[in-house]
Amino acid sequence: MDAARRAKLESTTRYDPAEVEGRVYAEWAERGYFTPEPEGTAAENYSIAIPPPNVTGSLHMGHGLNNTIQDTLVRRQRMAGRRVKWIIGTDHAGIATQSVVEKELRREGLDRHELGREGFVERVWEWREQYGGRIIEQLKRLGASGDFAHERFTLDDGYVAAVHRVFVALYEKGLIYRDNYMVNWDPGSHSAISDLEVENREVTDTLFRIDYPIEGSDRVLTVATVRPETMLADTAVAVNPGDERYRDLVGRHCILPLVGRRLPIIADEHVDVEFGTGALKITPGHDPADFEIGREHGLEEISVIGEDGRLTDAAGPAYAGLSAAAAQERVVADLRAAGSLGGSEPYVHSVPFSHRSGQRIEPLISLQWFCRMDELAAPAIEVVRDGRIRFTPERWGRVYLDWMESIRPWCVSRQLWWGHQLPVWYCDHCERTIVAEREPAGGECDGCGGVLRRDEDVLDTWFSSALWPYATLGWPDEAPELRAFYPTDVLVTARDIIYLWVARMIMTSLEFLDEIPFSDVYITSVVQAPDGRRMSKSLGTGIDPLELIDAHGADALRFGLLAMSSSQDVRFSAAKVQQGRDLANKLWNASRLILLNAGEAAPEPRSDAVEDRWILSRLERTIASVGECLDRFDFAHAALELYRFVYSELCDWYLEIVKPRLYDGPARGDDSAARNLLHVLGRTLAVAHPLMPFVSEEIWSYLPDRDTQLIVAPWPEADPSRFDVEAEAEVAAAIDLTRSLRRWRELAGVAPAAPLRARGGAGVHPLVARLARLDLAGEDAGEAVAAVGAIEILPSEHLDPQAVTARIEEQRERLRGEVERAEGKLDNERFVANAPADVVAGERAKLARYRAELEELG
RNA sequence: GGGCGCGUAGCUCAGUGGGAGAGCGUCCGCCUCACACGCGGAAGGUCGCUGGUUCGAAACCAGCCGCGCCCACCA
Repeated sequence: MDAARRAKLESTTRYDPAEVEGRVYAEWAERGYFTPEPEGTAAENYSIAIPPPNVTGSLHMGHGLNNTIQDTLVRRQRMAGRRVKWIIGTDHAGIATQSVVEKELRREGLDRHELGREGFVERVWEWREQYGGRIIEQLKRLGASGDFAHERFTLDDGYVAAVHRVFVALYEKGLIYRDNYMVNWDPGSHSAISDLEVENREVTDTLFRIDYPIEGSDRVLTVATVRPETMLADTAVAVNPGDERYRDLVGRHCILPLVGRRLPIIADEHVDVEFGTGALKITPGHDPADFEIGREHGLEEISVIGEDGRLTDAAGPAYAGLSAAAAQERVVADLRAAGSLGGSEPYVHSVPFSHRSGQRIEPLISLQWFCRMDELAAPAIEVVRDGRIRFTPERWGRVYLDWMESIRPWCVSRQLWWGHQLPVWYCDHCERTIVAEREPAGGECDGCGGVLRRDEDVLDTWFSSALWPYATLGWPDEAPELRAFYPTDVLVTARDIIYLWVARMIMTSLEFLDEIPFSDVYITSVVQAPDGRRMSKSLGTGIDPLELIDAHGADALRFGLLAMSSSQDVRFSAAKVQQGRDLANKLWNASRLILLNAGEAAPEPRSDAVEDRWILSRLERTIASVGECLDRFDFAHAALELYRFVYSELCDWYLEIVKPRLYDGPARGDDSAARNLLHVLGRTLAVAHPLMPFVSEEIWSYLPDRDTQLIVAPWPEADPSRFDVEAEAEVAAAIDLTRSLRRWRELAGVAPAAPLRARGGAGVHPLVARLARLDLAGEDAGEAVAAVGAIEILPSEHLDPQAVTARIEEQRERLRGEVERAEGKLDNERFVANAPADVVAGERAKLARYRAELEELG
């Protein structure tokens, strides 16, 4: 260590992440540690594909946790000597991005239609150039060691080719088709959306009762509905086939009020006898349930609400052009006037809303592209059932299977401009549909030579995300990256996209590469606000990870998030982040102590004293334990194990114990403590590195004898030959006794600095004598006033006699309780007969010990 | 309606069949020559409730109460 470095170490009494992080990160990146050569096989290499954040995104706490976990896994494997690729990139995020740019246009007083499709898409690309890289830069501040040199985007040229390949193949297989079908129409984004993009919310609506006169009778059939305006599109009334009240009516007709249409009265199992009057108006054009009933019975499908949310001409001149809400008012008024309104009442039920725009879904029939899923799902179910893909925590595997087993067709077309435009062309002349990876030559129909028109729609964003782990590696080309890194190892993601994304990656990978895309799926906790609400910008409950990095450093945030993580949702805890900051600082200062006193010593494990064997044993056990925790994705325990080892074992005990040896070493020509400390420090930094990369790398740079930077230094494998049961027992006993003495001293009113006169014969461990500040006296030093374990406390001016008496009585009380408890247990014949022998023996030993101690107290 | 998860110290959470734990907070004492982002010590819990299984339950089973999430076409 040169003089300048030494001076810096001496003067820096607090670890300063802001000074370290940028410098260290730049060095890692420059040296190319993040970018592996595409060599070797996927089995020997290690890879993770990042869940691509939206280009519009900025780093939130969920990203923070998720990417910290991925980086921890990746760094650990890199140190373990594997060629590691963490695939980095962003998602074009159809609706989200389109609306951001549309909002920007609106501020300029523009509309996307004024720019036209091409102009608009160009504008979005410009926006992406300018702002789209934000989240990537933020990931770097976290310390993410991903392959940023090969950043991908779901609209890259190569990626587009992959999407087209998949679309065409699925079309040719008959899985992708075009159909008029009931879809979730989102009036907000002006597009159809998939079932998974709607969320149900509780809403209070009004439930209206409407009387439908029965043809050829003076009876009426009363139906109940929350959407009276859709009655204009009714094409039947249904009752339950088992419903006695209406059995005679099935097959007859009723007359639709206001319209006068004859509606057949049909019988269908779906109708609930209990609800309302037991008669259900059927509107196949505007209700998903009615749509299915309608298709089963071959009913006419009438649409009275258009894609603009307004009533169409089919609704009749009185209503055409009205908004749905206005139409409802008008219809209700008209029904009332006609005497057909039976009544109304408030009614709470759940209603679909668009996840994206937040608007209420308008179910309507529309011509869209769909993908049939059951055939793709079958093998994807199999690989999770047979354990080839494992979910952690396990229960998410069952959630996945439940959904997959009842999977429904997926509406893949979206009426947007930003995204993968469908590779579909129509010839209006000969009415052919051409589905092809590339536009047919000259844009002409090869049948009739007519001019082709490309389908305007784009694909659901999740369609392209479904190819993420392999399209990013060059598929469908036989790219070397694909051979080296596919399949990937782990997917780290959030539970809310198990259906939207995870399931679909598994399905497409099995279909197109005949391989699982990853073998483990780790589902992260959802990080909630400290008060248990969702963290969200709009609620004002969000906490910005970058601010925490600014304040406490990336290592602190990483440690905090890992320590918080769990198999269930967690509330964000600023205290855990501080714990991480404290740990970084502790490591820094322990290292200063060691490095500034190590002289010329080189690291070497030493067993000169029992405490050396003890710390080496504890170190190796910690290494083993942290490794096992990481193997089973138990990041919280990995973090807390590290914390516990550094704080209590290394700093509180070992450093305090060896300080004299360390300080006096040079004078005595004995650098064994320094050597051992350097060894322990080196290995500690190595296990800490995947969790806290910056502080560990920075301290590492001060260590003597290192060949490489820590990021690529060997991962420490636990060495069981260092496990030392005797040393652990001996030092543990010394620690226990020291603690008892400190407690005794405190309660007996002896000042911390005052020596405690005591006697223990030959049995007093030198560690105890020093750590408990004992003033050891000989056998003839007089009558003891108390005993702590094997140590006799002797009278001295520092003792407060009253406190001593109270303390002794307290001790006696405690021992009596213990004896009583043990006796009670051992007096129970069934315990002695049934409990395992070692448990019983242990209980007997304890009883004997407590009795002896009580005896000594008198 | 179905499913999943959770209820442990003031707070946030570990613990899943043999004597209730951590961090933070609180209280007491220390600026002890690595660190006050520190050191030593202490107080604090009918482990949601009721039954059951067991020699033994915070843990396993059943029921109940409370909270959260996911799925679902009772209009």
